[in-house]
Amino acid sequence: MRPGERPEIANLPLFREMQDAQRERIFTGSFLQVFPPQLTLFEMGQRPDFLHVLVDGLVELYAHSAGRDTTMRIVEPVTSFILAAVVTDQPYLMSARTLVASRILLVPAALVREVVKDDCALMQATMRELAQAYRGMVRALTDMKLRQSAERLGNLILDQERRQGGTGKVALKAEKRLLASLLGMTPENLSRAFGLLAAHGIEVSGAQVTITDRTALEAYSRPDPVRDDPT
Amino acid sequence: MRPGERPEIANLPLFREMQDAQRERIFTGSFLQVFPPQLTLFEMGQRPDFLHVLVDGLVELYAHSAGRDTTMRIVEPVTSFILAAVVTDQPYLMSARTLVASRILLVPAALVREVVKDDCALMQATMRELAQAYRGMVRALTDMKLRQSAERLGNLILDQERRQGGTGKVALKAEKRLLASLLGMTPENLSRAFGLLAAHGIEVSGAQVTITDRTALEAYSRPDPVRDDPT
DNA sequence: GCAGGCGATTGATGCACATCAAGTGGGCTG
DNA sequence: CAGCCCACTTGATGTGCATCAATCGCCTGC
Repeated sequence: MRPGERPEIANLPLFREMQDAQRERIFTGSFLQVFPPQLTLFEMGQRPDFLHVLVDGLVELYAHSAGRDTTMRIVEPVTSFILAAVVTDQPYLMSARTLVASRILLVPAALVREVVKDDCALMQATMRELAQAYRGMVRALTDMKLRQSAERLGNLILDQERRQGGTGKVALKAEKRLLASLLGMTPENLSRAFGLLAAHGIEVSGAQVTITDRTALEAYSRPDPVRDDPT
Repeated sequence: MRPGERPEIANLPLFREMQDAQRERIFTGSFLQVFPPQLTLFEMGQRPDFLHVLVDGLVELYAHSAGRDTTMRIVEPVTSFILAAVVTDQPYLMSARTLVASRILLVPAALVREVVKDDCALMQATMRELAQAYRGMVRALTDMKLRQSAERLGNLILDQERRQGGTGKVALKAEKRLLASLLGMTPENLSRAFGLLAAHGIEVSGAQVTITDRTALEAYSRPDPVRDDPT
């Protein structure tokens, strides 16, 4: 682990509050590994062997069925993923692959389950994280069921802009084809959706999106005060 | 509370393992209430005041945005719901209404959060329940993104049949219009989807569905061995 | 028993989005 | 610098599903 990274991981909501001794147990039992781009980390159906913490790089979680496949989430550092499969010890529902070269902390699943039992603070953090993840999925599902594609894109842009500091500029972190899959549409239609939003307050240049008229964009995208709240 | 109900609630995965004294705390602080059909229990956006446990009846969780609305889940007894909002103390992302006259145990949200902190077994059960709920949402979202409407219906029938004992018969528990909303389609198209599936091994008569040819139904619906597993 | 109402069905049409098929442009390689 | 590759774009067409509009069937209440 590089200097500075360990405190960063220790400061994750998931590990922040736990006893130092127990955290030590987690860290000594884990190892950091470097993966090349486009490498499959695990496939859906497998029993979870490790809790993953993305330290650096970019990871895609995706699902596939009957020939089709779809991106479920793009994981940015520093974040843990597939916590739910680990605590329930049930098969992954998603597959994962690196998008770029990535450094990932691998915490053996059995160790996680063990330490969670012994450390109430970690258990509480796990509970909170799962609750947040659940709410994230509720948002994603309602988004999918209630909005059409260009609206979804508009809201994603508004959301990203907030997360990236509210400067009116958004940097798309992944290829557009991937973004399309995340939004549940084809790359062709994503392109058209960008074109459509150009008439509603945005400007696109490569992976750089600029919000030129937030009012217009919001009027079109209709963000939900509850569901699309900054929280 | 009627005789027999209290042990049933105490036996829920959520409350089963906790200390008796703490469970007592939960029960004495809660109250059972009867609601008429079609009554709104709470609306999205509100701060969670109670953890709800449906003891008897039927409840719909739904979301709405920009005029449209959609059913997120149909809750059957005996089950708790909106646990995630309660533990995070964040606004409901869904609204709830009774479909029929229902009896619901209301556990003050603050009490839940307090007892969860004091009782590690309850916390663990909460964690597990949230993990399961998260996985359920992952399944729902992939279902929505990867399958078309008649396939979704086919898989729902296969799933329900398993839950209802594998007798080859499925009783639809709610109106078809509601089922349509749950599956993310219109009542008209649900009707057509049933018609389509009639050529693939099912027979429908009112709210009674019979699987006449499971092989054909599975060939059409393509259930996923991972995602649509009995677990 | 009949009238009214509502959910479910069935058909006709329209829209959102996917698919198929060429282009276009930027960046890397030789 | 030329050439190629690949992501992206743009246009033409097809499909799944929604919408609109009757009609049917069932249950309820008078």
